[in-house]
Amino acid sequence: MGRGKVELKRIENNLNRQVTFSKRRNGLLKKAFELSVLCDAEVALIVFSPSGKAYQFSNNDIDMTISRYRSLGGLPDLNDQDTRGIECWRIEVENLKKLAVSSEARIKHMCGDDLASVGMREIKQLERQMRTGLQRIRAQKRRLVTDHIKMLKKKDENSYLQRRMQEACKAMEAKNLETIPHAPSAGRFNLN
Amino acid sequence: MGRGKVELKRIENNLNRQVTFSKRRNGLLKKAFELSVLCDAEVALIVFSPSGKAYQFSNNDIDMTISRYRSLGGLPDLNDQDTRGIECWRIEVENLKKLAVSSEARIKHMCGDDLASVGMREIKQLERQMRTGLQRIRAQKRRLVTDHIKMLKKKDENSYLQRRMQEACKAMEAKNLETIPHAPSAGRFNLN
DNA sequence: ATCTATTTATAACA
DNA sequence: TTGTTATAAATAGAT
Repeated sequence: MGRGKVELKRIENNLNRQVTFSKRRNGLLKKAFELSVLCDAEVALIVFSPSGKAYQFSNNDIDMTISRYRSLGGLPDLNDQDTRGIECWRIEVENLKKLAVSSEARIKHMCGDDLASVGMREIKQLERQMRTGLQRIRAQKRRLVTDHIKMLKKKDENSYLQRRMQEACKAMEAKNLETIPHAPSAGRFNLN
Repeated sequence: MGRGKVELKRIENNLNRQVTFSKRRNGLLKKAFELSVLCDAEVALIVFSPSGKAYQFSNNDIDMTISRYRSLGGLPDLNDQDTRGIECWRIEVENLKKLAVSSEARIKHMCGDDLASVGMREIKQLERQMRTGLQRIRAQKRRLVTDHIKMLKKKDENSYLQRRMQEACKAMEAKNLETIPHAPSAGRFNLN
């Protein structure tokens, strides 16, 4: 691609080779990235220029991808234990991811989204689940409301009692005003 | 490049994604090869398909290229690098587990379970979600039922047509029985 | 897998 | 290195 066709052999002109390296390296990295995104693939790419400079792309952790490749190829440069441990974790991550995907799908379905792929049997089951779920949720809501009202009543009662008590206090104070003042006045009398 | 521009995100259609993976993987491997030849570069490329199949290109020994990369990365010691990789995974596992727990809780709540810890505001929100979800699910169910009925009608129509045709055939045969037998008798006459 | 209309990548040039 | 442009290559969608 370009002004002229180029044959597949080492470019002898030094400058041209460098320019071509730079451009094609970018192109290759871009395409590796695109593949990883478009197709959900795991890609690891390492390039060394002839002058020894390194370039790299990987969508996941490159070491992880390399060990995954090694574990398949049977070329573990890590000790066996590590490799097995890593492989084991990779599997756990994969399982968790799958679980996450299916949970998300379930939630979406329950919210009424993405139902196109759901068959009759499943949708009936889904409807039943939703019905009972909704019933229970409403029951719980009623319970909460009832509790709330009870609490309010209790509060009300309390404030009623408090009022009664305040009234009682006032009454007592009033009584005190009737009976006690004589003594202090005597006191005042004493002071003057 | 192609009949239509494609946006950089995971291709959702499963078949398309597989086809595109196959094509672009080939393209990527080819370009990696061309770069290595044209520019005398050292290239190592590993690709895992989403289904877990591995593809690889390297002009030199891939393990050599990888160790060269590792040594440049300043982590020639496996120990340190492994530790980081493992730490990274541990974090990913933790996050995924958290996600799984919250998704599970959400689903349980929607099924009406474990509602004790849910407050009034949340339960109202939950009820609203469930109501709309159920509405949508019922709408989709009606759609499915309607489609099914349409299909049955079409089938019925077909079998009606078939019956009509069978009747027509029988009618013709009956007519043949009325008209043809005279000819064979004439033939028999000739043969005798 | 094969075919093309298009989109992309890039060789040559500036 | 960076940008432009004519052209080669890659590939998306259809078959």
